Amino acid sequence: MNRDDMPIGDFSRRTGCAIETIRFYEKIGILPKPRRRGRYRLYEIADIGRLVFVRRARELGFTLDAVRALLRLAGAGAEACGEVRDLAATHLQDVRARIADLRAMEGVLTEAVQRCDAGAETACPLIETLSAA
Amino acid sequence: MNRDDMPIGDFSRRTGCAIETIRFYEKIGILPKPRRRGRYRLYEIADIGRLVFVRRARELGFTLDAVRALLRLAGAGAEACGEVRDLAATHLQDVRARIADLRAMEGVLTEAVQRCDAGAETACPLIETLSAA
DNA sequence: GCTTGAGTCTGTAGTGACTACAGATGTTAC
DNA sequence: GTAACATCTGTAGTCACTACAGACTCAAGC
Repeated sequence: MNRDDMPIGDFSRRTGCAIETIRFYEKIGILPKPRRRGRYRLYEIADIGRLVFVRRARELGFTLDAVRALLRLAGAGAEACGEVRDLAATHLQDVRARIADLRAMEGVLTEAVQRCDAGAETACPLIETLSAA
Repeated sequence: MNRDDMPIGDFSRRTGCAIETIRFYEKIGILPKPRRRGRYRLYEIADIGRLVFVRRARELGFTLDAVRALLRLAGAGAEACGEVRDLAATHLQDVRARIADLRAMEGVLTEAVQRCDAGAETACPLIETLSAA
């Protein structure tokens, strides 16, 4: 065991990624199969970068399929930048669409709660909103 | 068969809810089991309201568990309004939190795409963002 | 040597809200 | 009669994990 080898628990703590998730990523090929000492996985310092990359991409809302593509492109060098840009731009559209949906929800909910707090109505404003023809 | 009885296909068209989803709602108790003619489900005009209520609540982002609660409260009359308000307010917080998350993603993605379009960099901006220590 | 506790292993099942079949059965139009 | 369509049940798939169950390994303390 090299000096910078670590078991999965340390790898988990260092990357902020749950142990189960690490094993899950390995199973679906997002992370390569690590070396082993007996039955135990052994990770190196150098492995941290890839997992952190994956977690950051996930935090930006990329799907695991997109993450797979990003990992491939990250290895391909600067000429892959156009493809990365397109992935990001497409995903950005998606994110904006979801924001728009949520803002619409927010508007309706805010209004219903406010009308309820004003308390000037016989029927429940939200129930009315949901029931109205 | 009464004049306003309809098979599931018509019910689906009238409510804009997919047939599979209607059966799914029935299975999990969101919709009551309808009468049957032989093996076929029969819905009435009066059933439309409940399903539309469910779909609207879903469009506002309520979970099916919350929808179940809302349906119960809708039947309970005006004195349930406080409980409805609390459900809505809690959900509203949730929606706002999700908007905040998405806006953070949007910001990072927008910046990366813009930097990419500006084209003044050697390395790919998004890949850099994901890789940076 | 023996126990205790922590860490790790594999494999499976559950989450939410549908969606997509397969394969059978029923009804309607011509 | 037959072709086309509608409906039926039941199961499995989606996504990205998360939560076990039950087995095993290892180091430290007695």
